[in-house]
Amino acid sequence: MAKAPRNGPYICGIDAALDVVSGKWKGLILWELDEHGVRRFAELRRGLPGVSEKMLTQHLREMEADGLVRRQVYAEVPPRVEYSLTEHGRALNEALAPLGAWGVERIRRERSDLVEHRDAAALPRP
Amino acid sequence: MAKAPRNGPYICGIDAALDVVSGKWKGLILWELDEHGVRRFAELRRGLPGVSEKMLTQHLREMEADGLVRRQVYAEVPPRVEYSLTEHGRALNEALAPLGAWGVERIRRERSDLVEHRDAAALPRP
DNA sequence: CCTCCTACGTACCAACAGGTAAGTACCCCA
DNA sequence: TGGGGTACTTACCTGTTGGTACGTAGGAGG
Repeated sequence: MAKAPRNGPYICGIDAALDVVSGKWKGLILWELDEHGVRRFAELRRGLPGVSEKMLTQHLREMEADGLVRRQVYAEVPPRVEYSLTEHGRALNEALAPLGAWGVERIRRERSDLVEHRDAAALPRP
Repeated sequence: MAKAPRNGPYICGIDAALDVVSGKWKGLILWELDEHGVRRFAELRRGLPGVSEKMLTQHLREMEADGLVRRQVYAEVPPRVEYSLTEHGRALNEALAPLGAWGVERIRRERSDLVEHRDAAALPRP
């Protein structure tokens, strides 16, 4: 068997959810798939600048095992595989939305701190 | 210098938020501090069964650097340090709430899957 | 004929996260 | 005099994560 319940018994729901999205690219994969609905392997790879093919497959397989991603294989001559979110994957994405909003706020804070410290009154950002 | 903007420039808000909560105990620390308001080091350690002192200090320092946790040191004879959440830490916790709910759902699903697989033909499907 | 495209699988390796154990300096209690 | 409690720090070791590079099979295009 692979590994049915991923890690040890979870202490709380945050644990269980973070376990599923921890991984360098999982958040981005979720976002890509939610944005575009259906994506092929190479499309995802181009959408995540810097990802290695190995990690992309690995993460996609884990997310499939976790029931977040649906994998549709077409037995065609240039191989074609389409990935999309399952119902649970979409629910997870919705649950991640407020976290994303918090993150955007954090980025904004961080950047204004940088601006304050580096070149105080120099450049206006669009 | 330590490391001002933790990792590379974030691609989206999810990235920035996950960066801040990734770490084996950060979610639990957030939860503990939110539950109790103010906690001392040893109280936190007792509240997170299995955490090592090293990781607890390390995580607390990182969360302090990230502006999530306030660290109040009292110059007393048995040293006393009190930790609490900042405004941003509390906001993060609120943003984590739906994720926690999703996680609880996932745990529930996983457990009922286990039951289904273990004693398969026992219970009728609704 | 040679190369690139598809979507991977595999082997090897470096970096890092996290655990263990010990030390620190001071005080209280028995 | 010894043990325990406070809040750490430091050194060392291991397991996991992720990156690099290469192999695969068939077809299309130059």
